[in-house]
Amino acid sequence: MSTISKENYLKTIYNLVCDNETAVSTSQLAAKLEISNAATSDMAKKLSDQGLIDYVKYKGMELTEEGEKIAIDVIRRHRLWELFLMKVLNLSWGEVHDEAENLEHFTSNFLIDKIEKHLGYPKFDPHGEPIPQKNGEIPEITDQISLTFAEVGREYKVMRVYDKSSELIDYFTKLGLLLYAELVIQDKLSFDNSILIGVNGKSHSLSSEVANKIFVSEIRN
Amino acid sequence: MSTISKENYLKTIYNLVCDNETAVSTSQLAAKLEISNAATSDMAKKLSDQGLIDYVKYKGMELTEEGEKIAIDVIRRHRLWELFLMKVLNLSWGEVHDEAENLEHFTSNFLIDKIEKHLGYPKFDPHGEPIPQKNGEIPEITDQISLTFAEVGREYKVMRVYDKSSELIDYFTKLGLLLYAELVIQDKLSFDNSILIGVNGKSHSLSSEVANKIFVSEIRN
DNA sequence: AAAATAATTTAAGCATACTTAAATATAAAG
DNA sequence: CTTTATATTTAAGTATGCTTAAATTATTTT
Repeated sequence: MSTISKENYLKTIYNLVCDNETAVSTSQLAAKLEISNAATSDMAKKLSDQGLIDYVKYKGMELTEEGEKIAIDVIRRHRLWELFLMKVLNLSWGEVHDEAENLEHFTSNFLIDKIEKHLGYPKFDPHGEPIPQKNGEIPEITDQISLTFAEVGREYKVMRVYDKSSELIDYFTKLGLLLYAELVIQDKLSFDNSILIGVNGKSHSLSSEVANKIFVSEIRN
Repeated sequence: MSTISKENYLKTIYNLVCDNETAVSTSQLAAKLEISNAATSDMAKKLSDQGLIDYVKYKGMELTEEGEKIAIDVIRRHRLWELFLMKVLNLSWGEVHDEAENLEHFTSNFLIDKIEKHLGYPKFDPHGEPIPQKNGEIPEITDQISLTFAEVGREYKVMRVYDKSSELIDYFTKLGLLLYAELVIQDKLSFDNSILIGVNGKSHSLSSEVANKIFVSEIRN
């Protein structure tokens, strides 16, 4: 039986494994979910018993095929809702994540298919994240580099923003750094690895931490 | 703290009080919610402690002002979702109720206001039920009579269908008895109180139990 | 009005999903 | 390679919301 709580665990493990490229520790998971280590440890046993994760005590956990299927399905629902809320109900970039976080657990496959159809079977959500298809396939992300590695003088297009906190999203919105926004790299300071970019005729300085969250693809004229 | 479960209790009490026009017994509530009497009795105590219902042991319960406020808010969310799902996502009349039943508990006021705005501040849902406004006011239902009391030879318009089971709704859909559908009373059989109606050039016989679920207003030519 | 029946509540127990505190395993430091 | 520190798990306890079975209250029947 897959409850809200379990769906959130699986989704979070999925994301952490992607970041890590290795097994996830209970404490890592606990930190992300903002619950105690004990709770995570407890749940790991249950998820393992149900065959949704591979879990080795004191080592860490990874999703099984079945667990990954559920995780991807939750992510599919989340990202479709995000896009839907923005496109149809005009929610802002910063508002969609929290709403989708709730709705993702209470949307039947039937309804999510209707939403997908209404949106014209989109491949990417408002943050540039790929939307898993009904069959579990995940659209490929190609030609994207972190803004940190962009080169001075060249032009790029924002393809993905790897952060869900509405704080950062609101900041990017202010700068005009929306999805598919075009920018030029004006300068890179080796001093602190900050980057000077031009967007809509204005210049902004981004710290390397912030630049790391933005993925772009080069525009070749 | 208002959980999903409590929201459902309050909503159901609200509807039962309307039907009853008197206090609701724990067993009545248990039957509607399809849980044990014991569970209902247990919850009644908690809701009473929280000031959401007035509850007299062995007698029954009624909503307090605060409890009614929550109930009306849940109903508002439910009915707005129903209309939204039908209008925007083309779900059928029989499909919207079950989906809305889930979504009603996980929709922020912010989002529900957006939905309301998108629909143009509607007053009635797809079943003809009034949609509570943001301030708690409930649009008036005027000039409606049960189909049982309609008179032979006169024409009526369907204004409200008082049943949420998709079984009956699907049946009405087949007959063309949608919201605002026009019909004429062809005959009334005193034998079993059934009614013969004409819709879209076809005749159908409705039992009095079924006719009781349909509310109409007369069309005066 | 007393006995029988029905409705309702209380009691005990279970599953989920947390918590804090104690115990145990792993990793790091000397 | 032992000691210390850190990470992780287990144990015990809590809250919610259900269950069945027993006890209690209310309502009928006679």
